[in-house]
Amino acid sequence: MSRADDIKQAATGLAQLSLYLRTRQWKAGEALGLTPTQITVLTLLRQRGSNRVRTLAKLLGVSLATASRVISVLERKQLVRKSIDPADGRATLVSLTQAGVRVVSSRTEFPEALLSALAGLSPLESRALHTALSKVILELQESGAIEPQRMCCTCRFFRPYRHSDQSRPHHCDFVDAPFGTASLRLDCGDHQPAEEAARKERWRRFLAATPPD
Amino acid sequence: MSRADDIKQAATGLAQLSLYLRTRQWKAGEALGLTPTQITVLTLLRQRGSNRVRTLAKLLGVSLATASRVISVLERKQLVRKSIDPADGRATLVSLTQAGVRVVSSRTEFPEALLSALAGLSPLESRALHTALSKVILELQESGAIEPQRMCCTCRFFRPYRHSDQSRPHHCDFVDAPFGTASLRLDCGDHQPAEEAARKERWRRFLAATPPD
DNA sequence: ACAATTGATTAGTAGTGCTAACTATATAAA
DNA sequence: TTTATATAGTTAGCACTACTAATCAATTGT
Repeated sequence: MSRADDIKQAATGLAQLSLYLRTRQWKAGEALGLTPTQITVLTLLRQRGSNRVRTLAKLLGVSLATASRVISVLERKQLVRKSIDPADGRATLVSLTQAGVRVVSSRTEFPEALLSALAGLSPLESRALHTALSKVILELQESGAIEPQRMCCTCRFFRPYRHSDQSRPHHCDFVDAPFGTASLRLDCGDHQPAEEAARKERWRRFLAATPPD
Repeated sequence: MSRADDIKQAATGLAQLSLYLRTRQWKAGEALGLTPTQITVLTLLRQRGSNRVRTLAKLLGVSLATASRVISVLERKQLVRKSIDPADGRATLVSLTQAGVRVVSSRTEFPEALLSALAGLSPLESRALHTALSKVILELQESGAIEPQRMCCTCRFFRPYRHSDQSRPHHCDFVDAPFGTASLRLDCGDHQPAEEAARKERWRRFLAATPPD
């Protein structure tokens, strides 16, 4: 009925899924003797390579002290390795060991049940979900609520609505190819942040446009 | 591009939001001296009234032992009260105290940043998000991945696509009124589970139909 | 009536959050 | 160039959350 009510329903849904994903991570980690936080660190390292403790703390959304401890535990388990950052003697670079790579590769990133539930959506619906989530995450990022993610919308290679082809309106300068709204990545390995002004501009344009479907 | 890729993007988005919601709950609880799990228990009790320890454990997605401990902590903080279930002498009913009601009422259920990000979506988009989340949650429920939620789709009062009015095709026998897909609740206080067969039937019909917009 | 089941609690262990106190660079200012 | 200040990370102490296993009490089935 009311708009506010509709928004609250969506938030409720997100909260329910959030709870599910968290408990799922516990079950998944059980066999490996890993907690959700540990799994998240390993996953981040696989996706992003070596990182400073501070960076990981921000991505995890925890204090530096907590991240430091989690990493110590992982180091004890021989899943990560620490080294001094050559660029700054104070900083520590964390990276996966062979065993760490093996562990993180052995598990599927998302629970099977979630993937098959998502697969149950029509292509139109999953695209709509994807778009809506992208916009929400983008807003949260711009308002400073979450750390900048490596999504297309904030990437310097991203050129939104560059082509007239309705099915593939965007362009990625990195792979130099047009692509559709459905293929917008939320976490791209080739991401390079665009500068403030350009990002704002693209963000505005992206948010304003309703994706053609 | 590929369908599987599209699904993975959506899952990535959900995971990012899940992390955000979790860390948000930590910050929110800090002022009150409450952890995310404690907050969740209090919220569940407000939404659903007295509940057994076991029920809360299932809704939280943790073991009975963990739930028992969390409730003990809340009892020590005088936010909940325990009593013996008259229907079964072994069972414990947990309910909010006055102080508990006060605490849970004092905080907004969802972070402001999330609500305003959701408000940034167009009505069409937020409806699409809501629908997609409903379907995903419904699938997860039916596959046994999550505890049954109190959503319209599984309620005995729910009559999907009963009316020809495109904007309000469904009917709720409880309030005896037609309503639209945008108003489908994911957690309704008046929910009463429908019996197996009827639920399956409605579920099938709901999943098959693409919402009119 | 006795065994099996079920609801809940407790104890033990590992790990996660936090803040505060600390060490060790690195950068800026006097 | 010597302080001063900021930044990166660690450690310790506290409360709490996960888990399993062991226990107790009430209930149900045969």
